[in-house]
Amino acid sequence: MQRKYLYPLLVILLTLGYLFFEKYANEKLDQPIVEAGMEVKEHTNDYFLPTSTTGQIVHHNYYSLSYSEPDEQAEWVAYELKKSQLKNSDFERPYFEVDPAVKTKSAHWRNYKKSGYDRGHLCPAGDREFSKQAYEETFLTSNITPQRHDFNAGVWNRLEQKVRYWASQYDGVFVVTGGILKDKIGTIGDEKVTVPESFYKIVYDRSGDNIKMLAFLMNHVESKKPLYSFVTSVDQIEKLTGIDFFPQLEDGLEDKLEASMDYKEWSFR
DNA sequence: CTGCCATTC
DNA sequence: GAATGGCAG
Repeated sequence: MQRKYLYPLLVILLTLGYLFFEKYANEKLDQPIVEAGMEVKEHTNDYFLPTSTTGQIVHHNYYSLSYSEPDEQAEWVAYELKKSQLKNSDFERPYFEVDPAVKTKSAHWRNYKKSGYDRGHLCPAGDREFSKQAYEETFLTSNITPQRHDFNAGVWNRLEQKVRYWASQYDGVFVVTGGILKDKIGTIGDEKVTVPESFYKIVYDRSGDNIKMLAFLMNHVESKKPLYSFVTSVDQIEKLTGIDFFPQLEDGLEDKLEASMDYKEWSFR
């Protein structure tokens, strides 16, 4: 071969090799060790996880939860939403599956069928569109709660979208969310899945110098009120749930952040 | 985006 | 249950 062809050929081979790696090798690396939902990670980034009042914390690949068997749902679901994870992939919605990682088995989706309530995601599917695996992992019944459709598609959806906006503005946020299980409006299905009377969501931003935290408490009713009118303190949610949020924070900082109802640092655009 | 339901196989 | 299509906020 003539020497003058060597360099272009090398470039082409390297390019093809790189493209191949991008398409196949990365996918392989990204695969779970076992099927979605099966894996319980040995450890996770637990520096932001709340305490469990039920003693059953489950770690999935892209979120963690504390399961309450009497309520047949999680008392909290916690995850980090990174700015780099914000994508729209339009994956096909799969069926909901019983979470095999929950010892007592999470509720079957049939409890929700014709109940009049939505299977409302706690970790939103829309927050996990960066990979098919991450998306499908949100369709475990340990990640859902009965929600009125107008609420889920309304004010709760608005809040979820605002969280995505904040993740884009503040280079990622940590999110903890769940229903206030002590106050139930009723139950649905044979397994008596608790229908919470209200829901909370806590957003924590430690990306910049300005560490901040914001908590929302929403009655389980659709509302057209602005999101900031649902702001409360983490302390208040701790009183209602018995959960200790962000116990890993240095006490002085934790006390300050969790007592605050100040939302002036958060953009409600 | 958040979802449910009916039809057909 | 899978696939399709319609509907609603």
